[in-house]
Amino acid sequence: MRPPSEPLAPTLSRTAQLAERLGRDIRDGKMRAGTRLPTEQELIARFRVSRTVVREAMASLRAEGLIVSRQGAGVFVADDTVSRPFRIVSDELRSLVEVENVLQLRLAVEVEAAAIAAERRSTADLRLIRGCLDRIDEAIARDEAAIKEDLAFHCAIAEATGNPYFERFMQFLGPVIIPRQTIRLGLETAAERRAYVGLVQSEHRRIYAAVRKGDRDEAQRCVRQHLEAARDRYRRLVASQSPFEEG
Amino acid sequence: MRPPSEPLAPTLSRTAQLAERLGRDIRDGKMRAGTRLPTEQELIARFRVSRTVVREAMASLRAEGLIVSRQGAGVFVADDTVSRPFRIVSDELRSLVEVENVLQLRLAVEVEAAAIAAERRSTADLRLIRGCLDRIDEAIARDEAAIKEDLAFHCAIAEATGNPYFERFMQFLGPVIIPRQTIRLGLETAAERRAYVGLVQSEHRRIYAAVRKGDRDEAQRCVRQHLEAARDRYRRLVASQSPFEEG
DNA sequence: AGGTTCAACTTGTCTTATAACATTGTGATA
DNA sequence: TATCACAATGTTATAAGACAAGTTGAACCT
Repeated sequence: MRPPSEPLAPTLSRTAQLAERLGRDIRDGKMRAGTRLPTEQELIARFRVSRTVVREAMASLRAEGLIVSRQGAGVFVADDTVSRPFRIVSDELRSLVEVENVLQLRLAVEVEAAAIAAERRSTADLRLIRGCLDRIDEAIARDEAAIKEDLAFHCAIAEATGNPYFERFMQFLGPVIIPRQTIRLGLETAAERRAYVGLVQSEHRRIYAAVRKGDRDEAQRCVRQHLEAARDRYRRLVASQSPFEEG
Repeated sequence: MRPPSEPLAPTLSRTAQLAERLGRDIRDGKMRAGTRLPTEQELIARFRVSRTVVREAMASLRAEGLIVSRQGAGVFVADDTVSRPFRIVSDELRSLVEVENVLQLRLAVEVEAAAIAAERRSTADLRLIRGCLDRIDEAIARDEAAIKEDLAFHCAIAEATGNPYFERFMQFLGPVIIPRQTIRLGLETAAERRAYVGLVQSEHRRIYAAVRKGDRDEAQRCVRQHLEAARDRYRRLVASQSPFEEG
């Protein structure tokens, strides 16, 4: 009886370890842009690994844009003016702490987004946000977990800032946090789930009211309270479930 | 040492070609999440390349989070929970509005980061931040613009949160905002630049003091004031310069 | 039927060899 | 002297083969 999800072996491959190590050195700025990395042979000798491992680690770093290699000349630290993408790999989120860290970053962005939205929201924005609330209500009526509708609400707030980067950031974060939300599905009874989502929805309504009122500080307080409550709920649910079932 | 002006070889390596090909297939959704990729031997036969090339291409895709491999079982398309990376292309930032939008997102993250840092900073963190301030002072003494040192200070605050995502976000934002900072160099006289950077530095000191005190709200206020002042300074400088010179 | 063992398969790592390319120094030549 | 051709050397790119470690499923036994 094997769950189709791979348990992701706790031991990192040598390739991954070496890539991690070298990547950190570069990111930390220990090697300036244009600096030549040690040759393959030197890395083989220094880290006691095979050439395969060295080359695959290099391939990883090259894919990340951290290095460029020139046949015959060597491997060089890439020019740091090329903006490296911000990326959150879901493999990183196996521990509760990591999930909370991401949620904390999300809170930072959403708290400010709500404040800006309260200042700048148009009536069209309000209508959109209101529509999201309605769709959550409908999902609740259908006894669903309303996970996507929930995210849509938060994205609508971000959109109301008029700053596309807030919206893009929330949409970027969506796929990262949604899998964690499936924990809602673990709630035993439909009534329980209903109560859970209903509580969340009441918090959403307070946020909406503050944004509509144009009350900057109130909007910030509500979002902070909402996301901290979400964090606490997540903690409790993880604690109550078997650690083996944890997402 | 040679200036790192790589002409970017027109011929892509076989590894790059294969990674490109497979990566596109996955991104286009031709293979659903969880699907098993062909085995190394099959890829070797199909594309007439060596195992080295196949494995390095796989290493690239793994680094991008597109695939996960399990020793003995095979290589699988990663579930789409690995979000598309968040990326800000410098080309987007040609208008003042765009720069301000990015700065606003940065402000959101930094304001919260300062608050968390005020709560959690260790003495080691404080020492690091303090060191950043000193390096800025030294740069000022050398009549430099202290652009990198400035960024390092902000990254140090983010690092003091203990939340690696804040630090990563700031490091991600660094290359995006640094080119805009070169406007500092446009200041006419050294004395002018000195006054500019000195003003910035006094704001940095207030942030540092608040974090050291552990005053959450004060830290937030100082960072917000600092970044809003930075925005205003940027506006004025852009306005005073010829639009053709605008970064 | 249920559990065990084992053989085949797959990825991870190591090793060696060769090709392609870059860099540098040497020396011939004008 | 200055410049170009070219060989020597070092580096990455690619190939090929071997073994280790892990997975899977089917044959086998009780």
